[in-house]
Amino acid sequence: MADDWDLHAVVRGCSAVSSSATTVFSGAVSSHTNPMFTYEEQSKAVLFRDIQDFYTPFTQESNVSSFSCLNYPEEPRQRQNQKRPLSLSASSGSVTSKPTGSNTSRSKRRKIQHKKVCHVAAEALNSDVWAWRKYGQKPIKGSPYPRGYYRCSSTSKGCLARKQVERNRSDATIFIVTYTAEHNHPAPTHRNSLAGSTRQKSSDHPTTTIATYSSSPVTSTDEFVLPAEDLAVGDLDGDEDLLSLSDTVVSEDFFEGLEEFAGGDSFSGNSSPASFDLSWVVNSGAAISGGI
DNA sequence: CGCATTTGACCTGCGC
DNA sequence: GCGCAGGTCAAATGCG
Repeated sequence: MADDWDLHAVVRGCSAVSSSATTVFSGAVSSHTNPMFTYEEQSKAVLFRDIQDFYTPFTQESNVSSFSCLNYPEEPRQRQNQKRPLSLSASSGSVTSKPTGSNTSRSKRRKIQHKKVCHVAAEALNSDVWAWRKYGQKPIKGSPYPRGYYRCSSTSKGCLARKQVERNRSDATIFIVTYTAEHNHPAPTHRNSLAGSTRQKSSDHPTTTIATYSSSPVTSTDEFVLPAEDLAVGDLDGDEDLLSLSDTVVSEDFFEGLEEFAGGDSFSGNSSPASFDLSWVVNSGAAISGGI
């Protein structure tokens, strides 16, 4: 599985459709004239799509929306009475008596949420660099699967980032992850330790116990993604810049390496992982190699 | 013992 | 105004 693959080929496929299509491979495969475009190659391109998804801030537009994640300025039902900006207390959990004011803040906050919806495979659910803490779960009408509610583990520092995870009701292997608000702090540098603190009590809990690829082959043909951790950055300083897929979990190094890989020019605004611009890779002619 | 998860209750927004 | 659905809280529980 060490077949090299050319990012150009993948990216061309992406580029050809990214301006209008929302699914990289629906265009890359169905419209691409090259019948040798293997599923594995498709998966790798989706990988990059989702890397960008994971690391693109909610406020960033265009590039993201042309991939799989969708940014919603607000919920359809949350379209009126946007009364005030976010101003939740640093720790909502510190509210002890459920005062009305607290709940009002909550509801108002909910109204103005910017949401970003991603479809991810089960394997990728634990792939983002942030540490999440579950604070609720609700059955959702019309879906056989409950929705889990998670907030950033750094809530005590005032981070309002949240995410919701629920299974795709039509394809249980796919999870719909909705990110709300942004982290107001850098990503944890040692994700493994944070992830290790996440315990799982329910087999239905979606954010832990990541199956390995070898034991959990991908069968879906439309929404498979790889966790960002499985991207290793290597050989960054030679003429032949390479990104490679690896079994090694290198999430804490991933973005740092990408930044180096891109020469620091491809990041819009700051060094946040969320601002990684895949277009640099697209335009740079860099090769991508590796395998799952 | 500290911390994460579970889970029932509560609150709010929205549609009717 | 009422009921429903979604989102959050917080006490209880359990794991490491």
